[in-house]
Amino acid sequence: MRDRPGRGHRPAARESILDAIRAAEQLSRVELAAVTGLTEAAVSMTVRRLLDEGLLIETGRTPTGGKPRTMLRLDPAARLAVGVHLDRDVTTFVLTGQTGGVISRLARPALAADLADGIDLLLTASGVDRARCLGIGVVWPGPRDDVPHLRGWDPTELRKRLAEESGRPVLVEDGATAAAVGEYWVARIGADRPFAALHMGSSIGAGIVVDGRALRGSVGGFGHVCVQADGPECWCGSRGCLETLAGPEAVVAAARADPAAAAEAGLDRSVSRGVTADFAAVARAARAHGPRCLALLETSASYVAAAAESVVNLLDLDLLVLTGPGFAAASFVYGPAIMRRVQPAGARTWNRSVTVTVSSAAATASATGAAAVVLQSHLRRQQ
Amino acid sequence: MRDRPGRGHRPAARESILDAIRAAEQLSRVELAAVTGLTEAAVSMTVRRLLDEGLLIETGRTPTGGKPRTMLRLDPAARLAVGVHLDRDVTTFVLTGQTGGVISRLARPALAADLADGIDLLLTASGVDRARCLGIGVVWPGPRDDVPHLRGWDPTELRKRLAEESGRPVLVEDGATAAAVGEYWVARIGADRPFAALHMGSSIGAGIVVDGRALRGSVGGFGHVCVQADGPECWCGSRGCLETLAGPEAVVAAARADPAAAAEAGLDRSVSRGVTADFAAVARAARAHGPRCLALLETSASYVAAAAESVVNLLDLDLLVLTGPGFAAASFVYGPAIMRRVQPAGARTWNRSVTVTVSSAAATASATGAAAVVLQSHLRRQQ
DNA sequence: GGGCTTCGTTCAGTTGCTTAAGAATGTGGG
DNA sequence: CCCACATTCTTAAGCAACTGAACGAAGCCC
Repeated sequence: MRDRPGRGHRPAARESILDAIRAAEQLSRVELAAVTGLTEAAVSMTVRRLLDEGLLIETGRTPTGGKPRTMLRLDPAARLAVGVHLDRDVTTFVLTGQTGGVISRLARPALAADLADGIDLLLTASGVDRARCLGIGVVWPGPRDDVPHLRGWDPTELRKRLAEESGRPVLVEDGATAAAVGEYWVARIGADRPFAALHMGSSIGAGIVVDGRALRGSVGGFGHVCVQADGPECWCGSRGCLETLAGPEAVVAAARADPAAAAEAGLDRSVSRGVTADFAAVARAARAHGPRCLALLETSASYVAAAAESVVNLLDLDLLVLTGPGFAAASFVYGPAIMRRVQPAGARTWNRSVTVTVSSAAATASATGAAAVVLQSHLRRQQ
Repeated sequence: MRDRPGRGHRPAARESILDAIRAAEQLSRVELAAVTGLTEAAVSMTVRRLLDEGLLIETGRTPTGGKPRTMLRLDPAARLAVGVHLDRDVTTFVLTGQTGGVISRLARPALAADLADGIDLLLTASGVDRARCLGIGVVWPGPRDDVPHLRGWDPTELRKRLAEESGRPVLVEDGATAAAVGEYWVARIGADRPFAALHMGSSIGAGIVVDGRALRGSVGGFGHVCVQADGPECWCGSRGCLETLAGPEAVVAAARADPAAAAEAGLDRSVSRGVTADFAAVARAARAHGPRCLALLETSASYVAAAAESVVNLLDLDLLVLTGPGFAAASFVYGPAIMRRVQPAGARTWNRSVTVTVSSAAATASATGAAAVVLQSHLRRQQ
């Protein structure tokens, strides 16, 4: 009953074609037929409709033995999506085209008026056709993240309210899942195999994409993978959670508690600029050969690596993407640590070669990812 | 490109209807229309065809205000599947109908001739129409399980060879995944929500079903979830794996090493009857108030609970099913331990109420599950 | 220019479903 | 008993998506 055949006849060709072009960047009609399994006739018909609607554009021809292929691409400006990321001090808005590329960006103080207001400003400033905006993706901060004007709200409430205020569909997603969808959508990763995106912002999480669909994990689920069965108690009520032992908050707290590390990172004893910024300071210090900060990160990384290995083993993944500002700042520690732990066992025992990469736009992944979630939802009607 | 629209027009109605009836046991045509979202006309047409093919049977009528409904069920004998489970000393064959119910069972010494031979015997002895047998599901034992006549084979090889010998399609699945699919298919669990089936046979594993589809985990992935980041080295090359710390083999080894526990369980110092049997002996001893054996199980259970919590958190599950001979024998320890760990945090922090149940046919779950995998594959053509 | 190759389109036909109307099969009321 | 009435199921006509196969289009090579 999950995949009900829908009221009208759902034209699978449209979605197949759009998705295939998204994944390949550009394709000709015959290539589309080969890739999607449709006949050339069906592709021809559907493509014409998509061209008429302005979703696709013809772009050059590539020579062959006979008639050259006319290549097709998504028209980036045909459909737009907005992504919103709420941090403690600042709210970031991004406007992306249907290929996921960023068209414009806007940052405002966290408490500045309403979200709907910011979105309106972004759209106006960008001078785009507002009717083309498919919807708004919002990155839901973790339950512990300190976003004062959101405290006490739940995702459903935010979604309903923002949808009402902005008059557009709103999707709310956690940062890690959004980032994972972003990787799939924009960086064209994971079309052929499942993967996980590990995300470190003000907390740590993972988004898992299987067959191009995100598994709906709980907010911050990866942060509460157990890496120490009898470890210290976590705020969630359990013991030995990754977040407690190795999350950015834990790293920053440890750095503050250690005068030498705090000095290396230039952390003020009392004033915090937020977890994300403080963690970045620790990472910078480590990179500049601050031994205490480096040691703290190494410890954290060893736990993250253990949790990553759990996920890789559990779901038989062979691809991990590190993303989010935390990994953007400290991937030089976390990347190798994860690889060291994940690769040998994978190769030797499971005959699996695990790749660990860092996202190309790690620092802003979750906001652009939130926009990608909106784009994704318009392609895959089935849920 | 994953869900290509197929060569002909793929009739989604057939699959929706069969799956809806499977899940609900029996339904009338109007109910089917409501549940599947199809129109009554479409249901009528499709149902007639399914009746003609003998897949469905009409079974009684339930009164209403007007014309009574004629209820439809799957004809259990219309399609059959064989499940095969290879253990160290014995190979079990089960023949099930398309509802997953066991029609007949056969156990042979592990080394008795060929698998194809056993399947042939099973079908002959059952006196069923062999043409109705959709295929054979084989439970692939873990890489460490001691099945002598399979040593050095890989799943692909087994599949190809058995398909050739038996002349039927063969699907190979690991025990935990098979058991999970079996729960979904036979016990009608998880139609509305994702769940995990934890399986303990001669090793420990988990099958995860989301939207009625099994996530393809590696063989024994759950056994190599890390519950102790700096724990003892595992044969897989990693550290602190669940299986090393708490798997049945570890429990049995610990019982053997402890004279008091070995005495309680009646374990011979030198001769082993196989991990599964030895573990069952330990569980029996614990149930009969053998304190040392109980302590060993409690320790194991605390690790399993930690790993279970990781999975529950990671994938936001609210249902765990314990299955396999190991849990069948020792669920009185593992069930409460897992509940103690998983429920409080889930309820308090994630606003999620996690249910932990024991499978109704835990001891033989993987063999019947393997048959269910075959049935499942015939319903969901999409991979 | 005439093959040759490859790309894309057109057109008739099939199929799975829809909508709309009607047949079947029960209940309860005169 | 016969007739509304309710509800279930079937039949008939139509639409839209896709298939198959033949055909037009656009380049290269001789």
